[in-house]
Amino acid sequence: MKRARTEDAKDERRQILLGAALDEFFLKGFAAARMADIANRANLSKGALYLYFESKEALFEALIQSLAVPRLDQIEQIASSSPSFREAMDRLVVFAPLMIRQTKLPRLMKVIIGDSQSFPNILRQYRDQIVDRLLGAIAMMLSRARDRGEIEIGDPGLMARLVLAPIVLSGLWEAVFANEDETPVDLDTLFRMHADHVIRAIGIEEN
Amino acid sequence: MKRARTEDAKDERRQILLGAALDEFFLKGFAAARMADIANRANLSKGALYLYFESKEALFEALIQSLAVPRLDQIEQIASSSPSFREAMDRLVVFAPLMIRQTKLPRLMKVIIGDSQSFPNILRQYRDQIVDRLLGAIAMMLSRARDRGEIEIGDPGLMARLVLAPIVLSGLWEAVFANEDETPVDLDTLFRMHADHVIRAIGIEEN
Amino acid sequence: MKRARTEDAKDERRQILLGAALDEFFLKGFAAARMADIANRANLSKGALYLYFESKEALFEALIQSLAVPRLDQIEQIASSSPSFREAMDRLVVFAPLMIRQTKLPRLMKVIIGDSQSFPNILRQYRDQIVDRLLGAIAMMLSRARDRGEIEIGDPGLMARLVLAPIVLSGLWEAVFANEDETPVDLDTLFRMHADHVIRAIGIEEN
Amino acid sequence: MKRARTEDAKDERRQILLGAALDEFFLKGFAAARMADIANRANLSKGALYLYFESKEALFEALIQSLAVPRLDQIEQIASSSPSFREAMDRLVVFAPLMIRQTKLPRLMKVIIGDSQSFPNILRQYRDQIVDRLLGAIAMMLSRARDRGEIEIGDPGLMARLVLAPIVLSGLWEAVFANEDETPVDLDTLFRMHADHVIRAIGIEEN
DNA sequence: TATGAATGAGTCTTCATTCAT
DNA sequence: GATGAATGAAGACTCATTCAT
Repeated sequence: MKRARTEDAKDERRQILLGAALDEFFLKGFAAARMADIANRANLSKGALYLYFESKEALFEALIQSLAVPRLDQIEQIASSSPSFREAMDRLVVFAPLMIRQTKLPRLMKVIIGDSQSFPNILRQYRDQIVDRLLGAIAMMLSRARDRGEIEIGDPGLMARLVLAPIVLSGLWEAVFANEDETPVDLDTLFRMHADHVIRAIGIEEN
Repeated sequence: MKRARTEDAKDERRQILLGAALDEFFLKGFAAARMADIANRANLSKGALYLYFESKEALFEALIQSLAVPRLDQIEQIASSSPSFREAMDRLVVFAPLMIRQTKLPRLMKVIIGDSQSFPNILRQYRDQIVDRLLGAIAMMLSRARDRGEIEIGDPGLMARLVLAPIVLSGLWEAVFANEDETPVDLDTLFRMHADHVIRAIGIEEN
Repeated sequence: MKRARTEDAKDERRQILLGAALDEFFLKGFAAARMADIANRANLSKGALYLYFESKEALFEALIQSLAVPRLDQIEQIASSSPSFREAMDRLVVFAPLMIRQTKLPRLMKVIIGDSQSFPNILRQYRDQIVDRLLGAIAMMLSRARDRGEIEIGDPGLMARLVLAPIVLSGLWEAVFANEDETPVDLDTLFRMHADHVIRAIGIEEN
Repeated sequence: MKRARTEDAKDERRQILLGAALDEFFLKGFAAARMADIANRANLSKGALYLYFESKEALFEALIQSLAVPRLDQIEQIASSSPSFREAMDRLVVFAPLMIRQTKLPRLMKVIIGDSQSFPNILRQYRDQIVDRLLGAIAMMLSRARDRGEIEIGDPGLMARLVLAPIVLSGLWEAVFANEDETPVDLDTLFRMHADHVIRAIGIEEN
């Protein structure tokens, strides 16, 4: 492999390594994934991998950081900037399939569920920085809609879970069962149905 | 350890080992779990464990078989025997918290998500015997309710996913985040809300 | 298994166990042979085996003692009692195929060659009690034939090796290659040739 | 240990490992030999051994290949290129002691006899590539000598066995009893006697 | 920086031996 | 005496990590 001399070249190599790491962790799980395979997948040697990450665990932590955070912004954006509840739900269910099918988030989710029990600090941090933030954004969106008289709900925190559940679970489904060779779930229709139901269930009819 | 001479005593020991195995697989994941720890947890020696299961993988497979199947009957029971859709939903959301809090299903789910990628045959079998059966039971219940004019829905297969999503995801949540020391999610209220929403969203008003 | 109460019954069981042991040691070698398999082959339990032999090594030692010694008498008999060299050779080459094909000596020989390196005391004892005695008997026979003017030879000890070599090696061949599925070596013809050659080579023509 | 970077250095290390393996297999037998001891004997770590041979069995197979084949050429050379039967025998019995005392063939022979029962494929291959080839070379030599009218024999295949028996058995003797501290067998004299006897037994007197 | 050979701790699995029944 | 469940020491093999080149 050519040498990465500039900072940029090194950052790029880090990204490639993180991608390779996700692939292997997703495929085999943290414990069963081999550093050599990760390096290979990134066209690097084992030794070089250690120039970029000082241990397997450090690589795992960096992976979670790097992939989870970016996408969250877009969701918070949707939740906070939409003019109406209906609009927010519409945008959410349009955005969700992209997130599931085009990003690595589902794979990351699978990895975290499978392996984080062994890394309490990673788990807590993921919980704080990703999960709670996500639930919080949706809950906030729901609160504001309620305040605007658009919907009628109980605890917004619980409601947020009901709103997100089909989306999150579909992502996981995708990650776990995707390679099984059958007709994939029609996420667009599924989430469209979900949005409609939510709106019908908690939306207040305007005459 | 006292010796298990009768077939019954051996079956009991097998059950204890399966429990210990679930605990360790849940805590560490398949690859990182140690056979010695599983044996210890069951107050047995490493060697004795191999009298009951011929390999780590065989133990894993036996675990999934033994724990997943039984509970399913109760859900199929609820889905098929309830006189009305409303009744079925009510029973489902009352039963769900018990299943999540009192059984090992959530832990098993976490283990399967985390480790089955490495065992395609186990994954397929779990998919066929558990997941599809569960989705099928709910879809069937929905179909019949639609035929009875109680609800108005699109594809029952997709609707089944929407019905189950909060329950399944809550189970997973419990498994992944449970030991975090904070106020637990109020599953009874959450599922009650969910059932109400579903009924309001797809139920047909009778005058 | 029924209990062996009398001394005779116990001796018989010991013999059965020794036979089973030879089979397993021959098939797998000392280290790879399993006590459980030996016991099974004798229709006994592992535990019972230890009632008769206190360890694997003790079983091995007993095996060598029990099987090697008896047959030797017959050869010494032939060597010492034959009226003439020619007669002795004739008897030897008639007896040898039986010994190879009908006794367990070849198997024992294979076991000793393969495993005795680890048991110096067994090796030495086998060397002293069996090998040297056998070579000595033949050498003595040769010496006497020389003294009687029947043959003309150099060192009888070396000559004894030349006389025995084809027989011993054929035994080993049988043990090592016997299960290979092809036309077996015609031992009778082979040894007949051997005897003729020896007689022609060292016998003194009587006019 | 210094690192073997070049292909040559690696080949050399492989040779060293094969030597170490033969020593240990010879001493303890295949099953009882420890990979760690083999590695140690070669001044390498356990792990490094597996860089060169992927398993104990692979090491065993490589060992047999590497040591048995080369020496055979010389014997075939002797058998095929000698101008007369007498000359061939002379060369054979001069060469044989060297092969026994200076090469590792006797040790290899002992290992194969002791352990090949467990490796049928190795046994067959050894049989085909070494044993049969060797017997065939001698038989061919005998056939040609007979055709030239130098000797009078029955089946050359059987005669080949008689010719080789003392040599092979002496090799084995060396391997099995060599470390016993006594006057070694005088192989030169023994084989000289053997050659003389054979020539006298089957050679045709020319007037 | 990059490589991959070397290390050795760690884990699954086997099996001689013991001992409760 | 007989059984076979239980034990735990031992050994093959793996792989994260180091480091000479």
